[in-house]
Amino acid sequence: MHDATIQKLPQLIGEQVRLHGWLTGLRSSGKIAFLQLRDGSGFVQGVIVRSNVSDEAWEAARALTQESSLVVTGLVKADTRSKSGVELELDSVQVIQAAHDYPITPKEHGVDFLMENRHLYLRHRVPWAIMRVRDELSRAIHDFFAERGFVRFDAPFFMPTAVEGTTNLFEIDLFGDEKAYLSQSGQLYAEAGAMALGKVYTFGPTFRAEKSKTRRHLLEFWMVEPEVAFQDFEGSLKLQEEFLSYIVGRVLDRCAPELDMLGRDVSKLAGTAEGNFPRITYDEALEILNGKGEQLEWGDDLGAPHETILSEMHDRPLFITGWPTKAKAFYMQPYEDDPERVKAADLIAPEGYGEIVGGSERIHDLELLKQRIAEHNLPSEAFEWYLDLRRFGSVPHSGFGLGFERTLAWITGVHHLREVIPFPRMLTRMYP
RNA sequence: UCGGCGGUAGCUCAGUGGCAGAGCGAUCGGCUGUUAACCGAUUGGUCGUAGGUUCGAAUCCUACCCGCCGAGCCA
Repeated sequence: MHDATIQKLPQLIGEQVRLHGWLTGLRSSGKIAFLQLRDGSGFVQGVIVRSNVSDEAWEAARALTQESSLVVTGLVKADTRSKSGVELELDSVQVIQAAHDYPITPKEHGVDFLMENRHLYLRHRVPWAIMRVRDELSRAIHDFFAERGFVRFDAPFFMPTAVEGTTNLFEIDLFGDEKAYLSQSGQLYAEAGAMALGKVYTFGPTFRAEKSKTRRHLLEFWMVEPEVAFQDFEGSLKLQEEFLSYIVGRVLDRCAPELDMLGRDVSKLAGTAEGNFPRITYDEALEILNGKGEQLEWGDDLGAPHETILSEMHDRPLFITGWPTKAKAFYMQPYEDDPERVKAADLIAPEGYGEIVGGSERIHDLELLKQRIAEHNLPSEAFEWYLDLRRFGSVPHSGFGLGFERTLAWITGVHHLREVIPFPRMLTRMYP
């Protein structure tokens, strides 16, 4: 007899094991009962037969309630009727805590109810599978950069000033008189890191006080932001492509059971794992969209429906390059022969998941950067440290930011971002 | 911030001017292979809140609150 986890049961057929876990459901008849068990590592069915066990074990099993915690012992048996190929023939059931009136019953529930009970809903199969994919995706990201000599570089969460205007920043009261803001990007700090360590990436939560109530928005989300010294725009696009195909390939390779549980059509991710992402310019995008009846003028930013139209033309992420300078952020490097356009790209995910990456080459000329800061009416004193990066050994450099939850929602095929983060923070959801 | 939809039992919903309903859940009983099992019984209500119209309001009117979907903005 030894302790086992459900995940390992297929390798323990014929052995007597003990499991620590919870009951997700019970079906019983007069002489046989089926216990749906979970232990965190997976799900398995336990079968208990009246005539084979003690009265105590039988009565304990029949009295079980949903989400009661328990310790069971039994024999691992191969069974073709089981999805995992195994089930457990139980001989003892010991209850640790009997749960009563567990709210999430095995019937349909509404979104708001499940979010109100998020702390419990995480125990169920769909969130369980998503959180495991989230873990693998996160691990793949770290491995990708580690294998390429990047240093993980943590940007601060408190920011002294508003980098791109205060309207979408959360303001923090610092003991009365001073203000700080929650970070909406680690990029500027990553640039300092790149000048110190060459190739760095940040991976952490960011905060946007946008009053967005759509499936593609959270107030708090995680972002991956690599920044590379001496890397030009083209090099950044190559890195993005290699990065996306690596992490998607890893999840396809290692999370097949989870994706299957989620009902994800993995053939739709095969193209991404191959690389070779299509590219169109902003001007080409306008031409396509206006050809389909849209009314876009040069300089307009593209909206979510536009991104969806364009992305549905491809089976893998789509780069849109050559953006108008005036539609983009102050730090982006313009083309030398076309200052009306910047060396920036958005990467649009297929299937309507929207922009998952935004990247650019950064301005490395001190005077041009000063000029842009002034044009955007930004407080120049707050950017002195950032300007120092151009005063002392400035080099061309580039980077990008990947929205972790959008990427994960797309990979898992989940409709709404709130499903892919353990405890989503939204305009209408701060509890639990 | 704007537009659309919604709020009735623990959950999912029906009820659109005349007795507050169903299914599921839960509880009890039955059933030897169940997969959101099945059969029988029991249990269930501040109809989002406040005001108004009416003989009578879950239902009509007004205001507000909350949620869902989308837009804008963004990842």
